[in-house]
Amino acid sequence: MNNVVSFPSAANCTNCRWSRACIARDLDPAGLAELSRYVTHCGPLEHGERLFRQGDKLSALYLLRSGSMKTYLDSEDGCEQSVAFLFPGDMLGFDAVAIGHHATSAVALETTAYCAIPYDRVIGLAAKLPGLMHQVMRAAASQIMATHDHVLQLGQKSAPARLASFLLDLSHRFETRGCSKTEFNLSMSRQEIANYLAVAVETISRLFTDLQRRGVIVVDRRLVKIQSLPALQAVASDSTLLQERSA
Amino acid sequence: MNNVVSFPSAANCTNCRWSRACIARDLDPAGLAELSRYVTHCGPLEHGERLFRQGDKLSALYLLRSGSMKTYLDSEDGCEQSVAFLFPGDMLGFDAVAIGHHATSAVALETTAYCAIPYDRVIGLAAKLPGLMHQVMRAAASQIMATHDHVLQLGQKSAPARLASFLLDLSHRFETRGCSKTEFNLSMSRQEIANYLAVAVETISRLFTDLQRRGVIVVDRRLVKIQSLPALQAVASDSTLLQERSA
DNA sequence: CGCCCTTTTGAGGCATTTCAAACATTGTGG
DNA sequence: CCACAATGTTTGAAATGCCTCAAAAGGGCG
Repeated sequence: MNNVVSFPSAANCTNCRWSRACIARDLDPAGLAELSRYVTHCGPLEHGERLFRQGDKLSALYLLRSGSMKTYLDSEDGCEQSVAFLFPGDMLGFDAVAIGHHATSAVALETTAYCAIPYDRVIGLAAKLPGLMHQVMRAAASQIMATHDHVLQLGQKSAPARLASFLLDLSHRFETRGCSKTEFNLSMSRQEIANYLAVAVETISRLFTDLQRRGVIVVDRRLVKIQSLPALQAVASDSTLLQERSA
Repeated sequence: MNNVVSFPSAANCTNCRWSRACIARDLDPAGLAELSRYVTHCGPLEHGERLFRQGDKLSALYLLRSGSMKTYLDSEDGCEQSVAFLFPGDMLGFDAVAIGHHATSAVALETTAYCAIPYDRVIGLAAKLPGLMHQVMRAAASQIMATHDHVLQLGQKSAPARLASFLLDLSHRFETRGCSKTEFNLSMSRQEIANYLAVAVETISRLFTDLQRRGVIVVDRRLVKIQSLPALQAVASDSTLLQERSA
């Protein structure tokens, strides 16, 4: 019922209980000690505080230790599009590597702690520690996969299927982190879910009501209980709308 | 008028006229020679031939030398979603780094040549050649940015704005490659454009007609001439539909 | 020339949006 | 501790952009 994952501040990576869940996972004790010299464990960000903004110069890569964040894009014409929700263990800021400036903004959804590794150190260390380089690349590749999946949701799925997929994604990510996969708190508002899924807030609200009415989930404000994972999966893959748009 | 970019097969990277446009761009002659020992210049793929398929084991990273490809996702329920169109200089296959298997399929849109670098060699070389590592990471980060932009298109823009943005993106990419930014051939069908933009083929057809009728572009089968870049940009950023879905 | 596939055009339908308003929740200052 | 404001959520009704269905028109190719 409590999906708050905590990554308490550690004196260094060697002692961090989460060093096996982040990009340090392949490192031997020596490597961990080496990495540890450059990692800063950063104090809590409060709800609404930003870790970086679109356009900021790249200075470090970040790893969430506790809490949650979202990243979003500001388009020229002033509208926003959320591109990801991040949970403990997730890496942030990599997209800035392309041009040296952040292409997204990152904001805390709740009280959030994180680690920072100066980017030039990452580069230097990666050359010495192939395991680190590989994990950074894996994290980057995972992000590509996740964003591809987001495109698939927006491109091929109906609004109900999008919300169901979203809940299943959260479920899976909480399970991976040792939390319940059937009962968790949403750290984002309906508005934020709506934006991420590219539907109107009202639609999200109606869909939550529908899912509850159909006995698939129980929702109380931000607490979600999945009553039937298979039923939710059925909604998520409902191809009602998406017939032949294949190329 | 001719947007066919050719990257002729070179005996090695040292002689390749495109080595400054790919991930080798930072390498000195010694590094280039080193890289060259592991790069395979691969012969043409014909229209419809696949470079790799979703699920294939990761064996190499690829760089396009000529022609064009698209990558797409197959969802469980049998529908496809194109996630990218690739042109000479673009890297393919990186998403497979996450799990060791390709998460997308890549198919040639026309006769296409490419280079292959065995992935384990990339890892080994990157440790020795920081410039190479950095460029691989930059390419990965660029892919993340491009996919984020795709999400923004699908999430916030109307069908006309999506098509206009798509044409502007192509325009920009051709310009970067030394081709005309106002006149080029589409290497993909209407169906493939429709799938990428997540609209119906009929809509794409209607939109092409409309844009032509309004004097913004001239279309003849797959040949596109942009008559007014500013007008196209105006269509691309038309926020008619996308008012308040911000979070 | 005739078949096949892609593209185009038209008409009607529907999922989702937009607009409008009630309702609940959280935070704040007196 | 309670009103009040501000924000977030829910519900209803009408509007609409895009899709679906149907069919004609336009190349490409043997």
